[in-house]
Amino acid sequence: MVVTRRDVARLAGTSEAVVSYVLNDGPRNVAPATRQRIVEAIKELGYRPNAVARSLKTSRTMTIGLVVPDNSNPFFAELARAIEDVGFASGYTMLLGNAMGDDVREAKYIRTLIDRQVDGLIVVPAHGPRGWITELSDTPVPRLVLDRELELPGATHVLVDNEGGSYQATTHLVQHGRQRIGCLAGLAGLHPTVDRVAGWRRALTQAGRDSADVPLMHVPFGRADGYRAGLRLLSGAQRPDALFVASDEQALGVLRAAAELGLRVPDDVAICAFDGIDGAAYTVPALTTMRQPVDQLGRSAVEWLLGKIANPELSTRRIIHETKLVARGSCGCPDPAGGDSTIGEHHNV
Amino acid sequence: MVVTRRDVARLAGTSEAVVSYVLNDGPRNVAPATRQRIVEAIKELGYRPNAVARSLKTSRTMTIGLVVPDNSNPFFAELARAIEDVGFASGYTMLLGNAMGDDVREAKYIRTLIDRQVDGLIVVPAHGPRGWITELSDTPVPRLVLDRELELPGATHVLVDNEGGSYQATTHLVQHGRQRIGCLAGLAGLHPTVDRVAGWRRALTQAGRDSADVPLMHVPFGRADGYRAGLRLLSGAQRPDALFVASDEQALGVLRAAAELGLRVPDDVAICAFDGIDGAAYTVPALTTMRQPVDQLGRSAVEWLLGKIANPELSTRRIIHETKLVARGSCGCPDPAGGDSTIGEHHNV
DNA sequence: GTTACGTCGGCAACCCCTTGCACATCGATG
DNA sequence: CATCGATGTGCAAGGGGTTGCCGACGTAAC
Repeated sequence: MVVTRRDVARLAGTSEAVVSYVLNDGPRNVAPATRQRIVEAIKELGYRPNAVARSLKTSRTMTIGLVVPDNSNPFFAELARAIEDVGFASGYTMLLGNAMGDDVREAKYIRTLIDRQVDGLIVVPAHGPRGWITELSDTPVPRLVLDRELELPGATHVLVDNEGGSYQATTHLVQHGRQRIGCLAGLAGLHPTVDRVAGWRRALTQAGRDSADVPLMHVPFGRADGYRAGLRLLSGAQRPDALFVASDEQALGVLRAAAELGLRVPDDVAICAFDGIDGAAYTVPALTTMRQPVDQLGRSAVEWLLGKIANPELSTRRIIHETKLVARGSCGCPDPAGGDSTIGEHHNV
Repeated sequence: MVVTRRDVARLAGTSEAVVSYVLNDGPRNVAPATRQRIVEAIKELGYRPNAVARSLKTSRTMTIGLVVPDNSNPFFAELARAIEDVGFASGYTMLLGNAMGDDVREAKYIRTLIDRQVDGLIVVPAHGPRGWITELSDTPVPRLVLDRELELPGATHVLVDNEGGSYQATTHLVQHGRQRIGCLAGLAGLHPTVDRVAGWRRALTQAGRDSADVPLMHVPFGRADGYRAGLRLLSGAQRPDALFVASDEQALGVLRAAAELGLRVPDDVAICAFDGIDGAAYTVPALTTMRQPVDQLGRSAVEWLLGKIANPELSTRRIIHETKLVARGSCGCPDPAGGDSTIGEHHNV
């Protein structure tokens, strides 16, 4: 049978309340002898407090909810790990849901997580109608939108400077002397897509080019879509000599497509991507990309959330992180080799 | 303020119990008129039942816990998604923890998840001492070990046939006429490592080779380690002309290392790997690999767990899935191009 | 008119823990 | 010797639900 506090109290010959006092270390002081007896009883019985009961009483679950579009996409997987890691350090556990690009499922998850009384909620919104916004707005759960802006007034956002990063990436291609710099973007309407396209366009304009002369495609952020789009973008007559690709995942697909078309990267087509997932350092050539500070994104998100939990008066914020150009071979920079400092330490035991 | 069942009952002019009956659809029948009033009150107040309170009462949390070594490793990320997906379909939510190769952290997570009264627990054990085994054994939570065997009598395992898969992969390299087939394995002592090395060895023996003549290295399952190991394995004088690599992640690193050393794959060195992550289809050349049926692994695991939850008498099992050779360019087979059927549909919106 | 039964609603116990408050004990103080 | 704090302990009220059981009521059968 399962051991409860009552059993501990009985064995220690005390009342249940005192057991709690010992467990929670105060606010009351317990005589050393009593404490000793209780500690021993706990050990002997192997007692572990029931977190559900505790949560019901304290109205804190020590849980944060995270809803991402798809955890099998490395970018979100890395983000989820970062969040889990920061949360864990503060004693929080993470409930993870994948929206799978399905608005209904996303809404269901958000509702479920709130029903489960998560102390905080982080959402990376999927592309879609987002009917849940209103639902969310009349619940008091501390919440935060990550990676993608939402037309949700009064919501805290943690974002990166998508426009600036894309501008920088595209400008880098310009500096490599590329003439026809196309763009493979994410789904239209999605916030990062809009901003990344804007950055690309601004760079072209500033370089005196017209973005209308050059191909622009919108597909989802995954590898498979990048691959298919790559085949199309790179096989036309007016082939671009460079591409700004809106996600590393897509870029992996484009690299593959280029290879199948017999095109050399970067000679025939240079590529700059966006995200900075770990895998980008391992392609051949390695992928030049605007690195998002994934760990910092996770950290900012969790820290703001914990702050808000501790102090509900904490004001809404918009936290924007900068991205950083990681120049590697795919854009025409020297491909780093032998002890590439961008090849990090991982714990994939 | 937060709405409780009491508010609903008051507004509907009935007792709290009846609200529950309506909410849970039986076992009692409620007069249509009463039901109607309650449903309306619920809607009007926006009432949502508190899942924590319900869990306390029913002793079911509708939550399963998953502990993996590292969610930023694509294999585990895909596994986590598969598990989440199957669980979600049955109304379960997933608490996810990363052990990060740290035995203490792994134990802490397992304890925490049990304290939180998860209905079931899935563990992909990290490499390490596993002090938590004893701890786990005297708790009644349905639990299951995934992907890695544990010397835990009476534990249910969901595994793949590592030995057979590795044998098949290595034999495939033999059939390509490779003479010196080295092995890049995972950390020594880890169960899949042992079996994969055994399969590799058996294939060599059967082909009349001596595995002692050929390099064998043990490193963690990640990209970075694969990269470093690849540099070493492929730069020696007695360079192998093929490698069986124990994980796709490592193989990505090896491909990169080969490129930096100026070696062509598969001409100079052929590669067969293991896991079958999505990313393996996108390298150049694409990676030949023994695909683990990730979705089925997740499905088996969750289904057994749910079965066990429903019926605690359900007996312990050992479920072994087969791996499947996915022949692509890295071993010398034709590199699939244009509409590679192994390039799947993903939802990375 | 009485009995028997079926239907619906409400009381109250319980799930396990936290914590405000009152109480008991004891040594020290006036 | 009575009073007063300081100190340690226990009672009991919740927190928000679920569900067994009993009672009230209405209808049908005798």
